[in-house]
Amino acid sequence: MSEITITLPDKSTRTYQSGVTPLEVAESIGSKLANDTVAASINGVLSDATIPLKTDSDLNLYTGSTIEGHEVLLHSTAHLMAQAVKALWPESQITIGPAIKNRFYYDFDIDGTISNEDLQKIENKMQQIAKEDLQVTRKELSRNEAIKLFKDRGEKYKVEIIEQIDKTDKISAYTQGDFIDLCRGPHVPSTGKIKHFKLLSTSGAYWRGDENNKMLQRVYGTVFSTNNELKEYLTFLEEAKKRDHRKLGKELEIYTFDDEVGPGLPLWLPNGGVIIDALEELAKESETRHGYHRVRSPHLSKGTLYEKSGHLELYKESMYPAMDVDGIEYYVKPMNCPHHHKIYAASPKSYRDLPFRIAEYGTCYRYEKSGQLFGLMRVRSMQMNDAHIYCSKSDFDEEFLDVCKMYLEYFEIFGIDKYEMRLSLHDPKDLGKKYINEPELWLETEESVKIALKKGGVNFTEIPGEAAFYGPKIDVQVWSAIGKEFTLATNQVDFAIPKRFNLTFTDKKGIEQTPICIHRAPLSTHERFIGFLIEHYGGDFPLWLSPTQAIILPVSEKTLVYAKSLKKKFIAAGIRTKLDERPEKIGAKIRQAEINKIPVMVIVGEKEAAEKTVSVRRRFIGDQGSIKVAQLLKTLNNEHKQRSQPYRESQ
RNA sequence: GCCUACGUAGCUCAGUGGUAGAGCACUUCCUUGGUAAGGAAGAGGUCGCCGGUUCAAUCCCGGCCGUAGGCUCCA
Repeated sequence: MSEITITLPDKSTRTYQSGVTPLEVAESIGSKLANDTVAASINGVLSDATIPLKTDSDLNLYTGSTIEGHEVLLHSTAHLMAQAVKALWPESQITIGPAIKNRFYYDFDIDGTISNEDLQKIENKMQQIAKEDLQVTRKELSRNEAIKLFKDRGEKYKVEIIEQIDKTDKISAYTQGDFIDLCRGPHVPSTGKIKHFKLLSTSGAYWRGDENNKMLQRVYGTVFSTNNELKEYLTFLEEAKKRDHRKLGKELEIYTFDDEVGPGLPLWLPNGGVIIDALEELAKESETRHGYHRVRSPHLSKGTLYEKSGHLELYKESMYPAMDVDGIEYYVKPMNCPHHHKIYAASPKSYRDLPFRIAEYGTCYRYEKSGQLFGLMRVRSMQMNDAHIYCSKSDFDEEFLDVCKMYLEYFEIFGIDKYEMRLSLHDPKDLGKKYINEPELWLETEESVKIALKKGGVNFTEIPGEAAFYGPKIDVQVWSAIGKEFTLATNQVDFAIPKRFNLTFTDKKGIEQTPICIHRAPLSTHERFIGFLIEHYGGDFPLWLSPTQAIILPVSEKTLVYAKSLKKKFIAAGIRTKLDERPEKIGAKIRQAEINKIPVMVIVGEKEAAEKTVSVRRRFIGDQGSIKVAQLLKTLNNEHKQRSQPYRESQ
């Protein structure tokens, strides 16, 4: 047998007999490595660790702790779970079971449902199969062999998948014990590699994600290469729940829902009202600086307005049904643009009036499907930080970039750094269906958006097929504490609707032109943005957003008079201040203030009352000692005005 | 909208086929305490709503409403 040279990632080389497997290479390096190896890459191609190496190769061994190895581990655990489910429910059908971020799932077509108690049963079965340490072997099949194999096994979903696989693609199956699954791989060498896993939840999921198809049973689970990593992940999930805006929003009395009002219709409590005011103040300041006019429009409109805009045709089922007023159909507005177009149209425009920028915290109503509702993040009534910019083509780049700049200004103020900017483009296949049928305008607009973004140095990823029906859009994606993805801010280019509304301006040469419209909502809606902020700050708002900025805590009732005079003084100075008058010990008052996440505690005992000072305790910082009242007020006023970031536990 | 689970005091949650309990919060009283819980008493619930089974339902069954985890959708 010939010898081959294996080059490892550190560029060191080793010589082996031809036919050696990556797993054997790992073994020759160390038994610990061999034990932890779940997959390999051979000349850059991710492969099973059991594939024999025939020629000189670059080899990278992946343990379950690497990104690639973890994904393989997740995927193999999905197979293990499917094997367990087949063992427990022989009549069930397997469908698909991929790895997703830190988790895997598998969808089953099964009589009845899988309950939470069943999860334990499945998990036990999985432990048993893992202990058997079954070899996992790959086999490549022809199309016909594959179809026959899965037909014989009665797996009709698998047959359906194979029939749709590209004819030129290789088909492979993985076997472990009596379980065979159609799979591209790679997989762990044997089931014994899978040790530290947990099944997390069950749910329904449509076959192929199509709501017209059968509802399958989905089981989610996770796996890690060490028990510690698994525990860390489970702890992380627990911690995330503590930051959930639904939990914090209730505890901090920011908003509530009431059955009699209706689902998805949030009621803002006084604390939420304070946050809304602060955000609107910020928006007003910044929009004024960027040359916006503020407008107001009603919550209702005749249906003909939405016929003209095209919304009624495309979104009727997610609008509240029409109400009959004097025999005419009216709708509550699902968005502000048509009203704003009418504001533009209220007077003739010349190029001198452009760019015409109008902004409104407009209240919109959308009949979101009941299963969609999610705390404040997905609601049926919302106040959007909306604005529409009408400009000429030649102004477009500058205007578009100015909007992007505004996003970034805001993100800096809020310390938002974990987000993804997505440029959503149209799919030419859907022209005339999902999208307005203007192929050339689409290409032209998308190109100018890309150029503007590149010019402005804005990083983005392109997503085909996700555009708005009237033009491309930039979305800012963020994630909730429990990992749900949301579009926080959006910025859309509209080259079509102004035409439908006959919006025009007279250019320098006296010719009538149609303006381009930019829709933008950098602060999203109050609902979604505040939901996001609650989680982003973990309930610890910066001073300028904090519903209660300072609380006066008298050490005993002996200093209550001084405390009351301070409260008046603080409020007069514009600080949102409360006073804890309960006949409690100072420790208890401090504890309550900490639980309420109040950033500034002003502690006054007899010493402070005599010296006309205050003792300051700041959240996450602690006791700051006594200072003059005027000095504290000055500090707080500055901090408020500058919209400083909050102190964090890490600081 | 679909699948599954859940719904008991303001909050977090026990509990039972014979009309309900804890802790925290709240009110009052005692305590006047110096940087994360002082003590006592009191008040507070048509057990989500409607119907059925039963001598009797908060508990069992059905429907509805709401919430949660997903799926699908998101101008």
